[in-house]
Amino acid sequence: MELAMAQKPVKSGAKPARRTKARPYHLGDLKEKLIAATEALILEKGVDGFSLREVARRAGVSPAAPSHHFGDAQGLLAEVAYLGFRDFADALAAADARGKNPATRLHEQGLAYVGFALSHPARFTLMFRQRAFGAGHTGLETESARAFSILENAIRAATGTAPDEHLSQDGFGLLLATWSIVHGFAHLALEGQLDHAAGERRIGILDVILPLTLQHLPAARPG
Amino acid sequence: MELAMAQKPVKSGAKPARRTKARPYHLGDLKEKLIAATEALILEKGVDGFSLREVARRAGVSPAAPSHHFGDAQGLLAEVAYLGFRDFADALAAADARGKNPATRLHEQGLAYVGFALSHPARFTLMFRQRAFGAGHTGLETESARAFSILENAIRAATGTAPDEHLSQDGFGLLLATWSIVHGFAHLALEGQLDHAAGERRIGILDVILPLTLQHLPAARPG
DNA sequence: TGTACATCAGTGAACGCGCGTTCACTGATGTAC
DNA sequence: TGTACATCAGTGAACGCGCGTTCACTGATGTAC
Repeated sequence: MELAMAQKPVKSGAKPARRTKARPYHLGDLKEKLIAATEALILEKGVDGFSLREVARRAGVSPAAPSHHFGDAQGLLAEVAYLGFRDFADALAAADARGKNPATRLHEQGLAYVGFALSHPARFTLMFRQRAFGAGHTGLETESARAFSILENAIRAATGTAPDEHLSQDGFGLLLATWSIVHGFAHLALEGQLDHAAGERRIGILDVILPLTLQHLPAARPG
Repeated sequence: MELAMAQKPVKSGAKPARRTKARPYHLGDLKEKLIAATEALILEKGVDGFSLREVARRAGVSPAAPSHHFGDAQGLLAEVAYLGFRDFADALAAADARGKNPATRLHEQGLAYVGFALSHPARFTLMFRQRAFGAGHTGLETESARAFSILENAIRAATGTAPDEHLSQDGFGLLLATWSIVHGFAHLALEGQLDHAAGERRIGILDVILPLTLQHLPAARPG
């Protein structure tokens, strides 16, 4: 019964190319490659321009391959957002450590916040979109909460509020004002609203605007 | 030659429904309906959830109908963004007029800025996305420039800068700080980051945070 | 006031496209004995 | 050290879907005379 055998798809005329070392069957680092491809794609085309197939294509892999690492497309996006928040929180923590008193801690954090957004626009945009979307990725929630707590702690130090105390209305206002101003500046810059001011000047202007909010800090107390 | 006649698609068995007054062939207000459907759809599904076919479906019209009014899908989005900026600029102008001196003018504008964003989240998000995208809609550019100039004029009044003068570094900083803080607050609120604070309190907090920036205004001069 | 005709504003079928995901499969790797 | 076998990480074809746009068409409206 030749027919039965013919059901198996027949390779086209040419010999199948032999696998070379350069392109083994198991890649080992596919997970990292997919993450990198995702960031690159979002950088080029925006978050809406993302597609799982295009990412697979860029990683040189079949469209079904990513599912083994991330489940579905949403899983990949959540993972990228998680990694973003992890690095973001690290950057804020490092900046905070550079500050010598509450005012400079907040100033450094603000510079780091905007610096991160401008250096990693794809990540930054995706991070907040995923968080808003409520992706059920526990790491994402943990790391974004950590980022927020770094800001909150500096505000607590600035206002002399103990960890078990509620922030005063003014403290809460200060926290929100600081967050808003850096978040807004980052968005305006990423949206291209600030393009008339060149790169250097754009980030330099932060040294002017951050103090407008931060000069309202109560006298620094040992944090 | 019956065959030739049969090429014309044959209506299915039932009589074609007679057009009623309630559903005339020419709608007259289809343009407005499409715009309203677009805003409703974006409100529900986000800007990415928009599709021309779904909008047509909601307006009760065939997928080809919108092309007669807006050209293509992008044309419809640009138009909605344009209308958004027009209303936005109007709201800022009205707020500005309510202010009695530069400080209160800016305060009122800030409240109006965030108020608009929270009352029309779909429009607000789309507006800035379209502007960033650089949609070639002249009305959009005109109206967004008008909105910006309302803010700029109040800053000029606050800093005593004549229309033909360049803003000082401090004036530019003040402008950017004000814009950033309201833009950032609006984004945080729309992204759901402020959900722990209820609606009333959310907008009330603006009365706390705006002064953090605005108290730095030089003494008000007759504007 | 009527009529011919151009233009406007719809229809609905069809197009080709890229998408996410599923499926049966197989090569590569790791592990137990 | 070898070998059997389970599991891991890929392939590539196929699925059904919704999309934006095009097309030939036609009913409704407006205008010139």
